[in-house]
Amino acid sequence: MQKLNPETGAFIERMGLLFERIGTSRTFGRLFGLLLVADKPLSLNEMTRLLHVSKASISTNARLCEQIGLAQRVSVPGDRRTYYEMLPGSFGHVFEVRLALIHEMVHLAEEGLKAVETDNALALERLNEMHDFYEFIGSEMRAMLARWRAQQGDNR
Amino acid sequence: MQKLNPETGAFIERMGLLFERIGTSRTFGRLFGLLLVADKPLSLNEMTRLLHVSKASISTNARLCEQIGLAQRVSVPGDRRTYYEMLPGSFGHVFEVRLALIHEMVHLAEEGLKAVETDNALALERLNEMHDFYEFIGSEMRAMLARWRAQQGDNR
DNA sequence: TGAAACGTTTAGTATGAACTTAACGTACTG
DNA sequence: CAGTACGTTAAGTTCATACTAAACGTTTCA
Repeated sequence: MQKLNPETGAFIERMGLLFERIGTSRTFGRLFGLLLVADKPLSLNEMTRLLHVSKASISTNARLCEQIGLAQRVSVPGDRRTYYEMLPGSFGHVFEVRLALIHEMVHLAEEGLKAVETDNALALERLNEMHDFYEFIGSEMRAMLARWRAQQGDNR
Repeated sequence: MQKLNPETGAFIERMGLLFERIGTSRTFGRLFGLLLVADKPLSLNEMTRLLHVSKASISTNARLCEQIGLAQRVSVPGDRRTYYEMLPGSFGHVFEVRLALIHEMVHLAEEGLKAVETDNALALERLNEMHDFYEFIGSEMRAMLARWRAQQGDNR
């Protein structure tokens, strides 16, 4: 991993753009992409060099990756540097963040049902649709994730 | 809908914050929330008054709602104003936007598999996980949405 | 025909997020 | 003990996004 080939560089940029659209920073997405295609754990300086981003930004985003559970730190005896490595199951983690939002939607619909005037039939109908939709989607997604994980577990 | 009661106002604010987290603007979320709890189609001026947002911003965001398929315009004979009303099935539409992202993830994983060096076993493994995960999730989510819609259709 | 109402467009502004630079603390090394 | 490497923190800057204000074109009505 001395240098990225152009195709890999393009992949990383697209990861940046895509992650930006789902609410993270572009740099975070690029970093995640880099860790994804790395052939070994990477140090901050390596990531800085490969992504052309300041060390401070890499440090912040790498720690963020770790906190969310997308990557782990790797240490080497006799080496002061900290290496980062992507964890398996990261995509499930990313997905869980969305699940939490779905759950908030359910909750918010309930708040809405309490808030509107009782004679506002239109609003009640829409809020009920909102509630039922996100409850349905949420529970189905949770089950889906569990199925995926069970299946992954079997393949090891 | 002369004035919003405090609870409804709070609901709308929470919608704004939640939508902000899923990538839209806060005002867009608030507007969607307002249309959700409205007891009748609302004109631009009404929305401006209720949300304390400039007419220009309302105009832009309302049109955006319409384009995405979350709301429709309503016209009244002998009235030059344009009214907006939330459409049923909006939540499914919002959900479809996420589905498109999932599909892009699958595509991007394929790009990644072509990009990395063939001897980079770690990357290949991760990219395969990414591909399989999003393909699984994507097809399941599509099926889930279809089930929801079929069930909704039955209830009319 | 002049004024008012309505929605849109445009130009300017403000705000916040995320980056870089630089300083810092610590720990290792010659 | 001086010098260097490393990661983090803090201050300052940049940039994009989304807002407001104002002007505009159109339509309606007195």
